[in-house]
Amino acid sequence: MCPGKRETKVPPSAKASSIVKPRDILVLKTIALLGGVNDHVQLSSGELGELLQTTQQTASLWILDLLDRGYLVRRAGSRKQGLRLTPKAIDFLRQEHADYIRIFERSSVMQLQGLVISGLGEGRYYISQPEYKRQFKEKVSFVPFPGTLNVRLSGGDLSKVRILRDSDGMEIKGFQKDGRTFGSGKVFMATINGHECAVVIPLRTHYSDVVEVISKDFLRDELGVKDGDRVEIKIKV
Amino acid sequence: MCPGKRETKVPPSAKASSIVKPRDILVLKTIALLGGVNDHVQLSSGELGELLQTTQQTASLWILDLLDRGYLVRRAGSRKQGLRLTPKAIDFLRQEHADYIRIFERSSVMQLQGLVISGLGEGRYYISQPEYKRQFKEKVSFVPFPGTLNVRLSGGDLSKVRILRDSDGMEIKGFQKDGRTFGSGKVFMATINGHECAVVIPLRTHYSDVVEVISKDFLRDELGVKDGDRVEIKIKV
DNA sequence: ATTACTACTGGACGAGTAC
DNA sequence: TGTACTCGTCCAGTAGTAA
Repeated sequence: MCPGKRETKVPPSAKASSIVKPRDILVLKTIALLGGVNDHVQLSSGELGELLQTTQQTASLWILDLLDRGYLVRRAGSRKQGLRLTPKAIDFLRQEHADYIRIFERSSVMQLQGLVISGLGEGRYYISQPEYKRQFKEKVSFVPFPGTLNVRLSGGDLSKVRILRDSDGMEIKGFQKDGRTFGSGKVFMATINGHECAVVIPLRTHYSDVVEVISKDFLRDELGVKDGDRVEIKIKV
Repeated sequence: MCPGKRETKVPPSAKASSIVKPRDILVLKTIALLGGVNDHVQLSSGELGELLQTTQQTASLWILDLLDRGYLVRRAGSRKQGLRLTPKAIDFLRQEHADYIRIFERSSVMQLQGLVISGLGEGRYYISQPEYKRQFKEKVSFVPFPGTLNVRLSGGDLSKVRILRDSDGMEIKGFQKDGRTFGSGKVFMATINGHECAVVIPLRTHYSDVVEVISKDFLRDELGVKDGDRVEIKIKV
C-alpha cells in the first residue's frame, strides 16, 4: 500500500536488524578515521561517495540506512551535515579491532596499561557478598582483600577486554539477593606491576573502560600507587 | 566469443584489480581468524558460507574470486580444501589493523617493542653513504654513529609501522650511485630504552618486521643490550 | 561427502532531477 | 551549494544440479 516507504520495510526478524552489511564496515570505519568517534564530522554525501568510490546518491542512501539502524546520528548543517558514530557503531568497530588484535597480536600474555582511579566503593560491596566471596575463594588461589582496585584502561587496550570476554576464563556465576541481581563475570589470574592478582570482567553490564583488580592484599599500599598512577597488568590467556 | 568465462572478464584498469570489495574484508578476516595467516586451514565452502551467513554456492564463488585475484591459495584436500592467505591478503589485513589502531589508539607517543637482532652489516654500509650521512645530519639533531641497531618488532606493532609510513616524518630522499639504487625513507625522532635515537622506516622496500635505529652512540654498548634482548622504542608522532 | 557450473531473479546501484 | 526522491538497469546471490 505504501510501496517504497522505508517505514514499511520491516526487518523480518530481530536478528536481521542487528546484522551489519559488509559495506557498513567501510562506511563506519571511514567516518571513524575522520574523527566521528568523539565528535561530529562535517561530511557531505558527495565527499563520502568519493572516499568510498561510489556516487553521491549511493552514499546518501548508505547514510540514511545507517541512521535508520542507529549507527549514525546527524546534525543538520547549513552547508554540510555533521555525522557522528553512535555507541552502537563504536561498539561494532571495537569488535572489529579486537578481531585484528586476535589475528596479529596473538600471544599467551595479554598486556594492559591503565590509570588507577577511585571507584564508588562498589567493588568492596560486591566482593563482600558471601556468594561472590565463596566463588572467588574457589577459583583464585588467594583470599581476596575486601576491596578492589579500579583501573581505567587506555583507548586501545579497551578492545582487548572483548577478547577476554570470549576467552575461557573462570566463570563467576551471577545470583539474585534481596531482589537485586548480581551479574556474572569472568576472572583471570594476572599480575599488576608484578604483584599477583586477579582481574574481573563483568559480563552482563555494558562495556566500560574500567576493570576491577582483586588481590589478597590492599593493592594501593602494597604497590604504593594512588589515583592517576599508571599500572601494568599482565594476564595469562 | 567466450561468454561467461572468467578469463575473458578483464579488469578495465590496473587500478580496478587492486580494488577490494567490501565482502573481501569479511572473508579474509574470517579465514585469518581461523589461522589462515600462518597455515592452511581446512575450510569447506559450505562452512565458510555458514560463517558468513550465505550459501555454499556464494561462498564458493567468493573463494574462486579471491583465488583469481591472488588473495588466497588453495591446497586441494581429499575432503576439504585447505585455504591460506597470501602475503597480499595479509598486507591488506594489516592495513585494516592499522586503521583501527589509528581510530582507537590515537596518541602522541607511539610505543613499539621488539627484540635486538643482528643485521647483515647493511645498516653500517648504508649509513656510511655520504649522501645519506649528509641528510641525516640535516634532519636529526646528532651525528649518527656509523652503524644501526636492528630491532625485530612483535606481531602487533608491525601494523603500527604502516601508520608511520603515512605520517609526516622527516623524509630521506633516495639516490643513485654506482648504478645502485638507495631507496628513500622516513626518519622519526624517538627514544630507545630512554636513550635519544632516530628510527628509520624504508619506503620503497616491502614491509619488513625490522626497523633500524640510529643514534650518536654505539647503542649496544650504551644500552647494554645484546641479541635477543627486548627494547622499547617511543616515537613522538 | 565435496566443488562449481548454469539459469534466473530481486535488490542494489546510478542517472536524472526536485527541493 | 547541499540532500534525497523515482525509475530503469544490471549484476550479485540463489537454486538446481552435475561432477
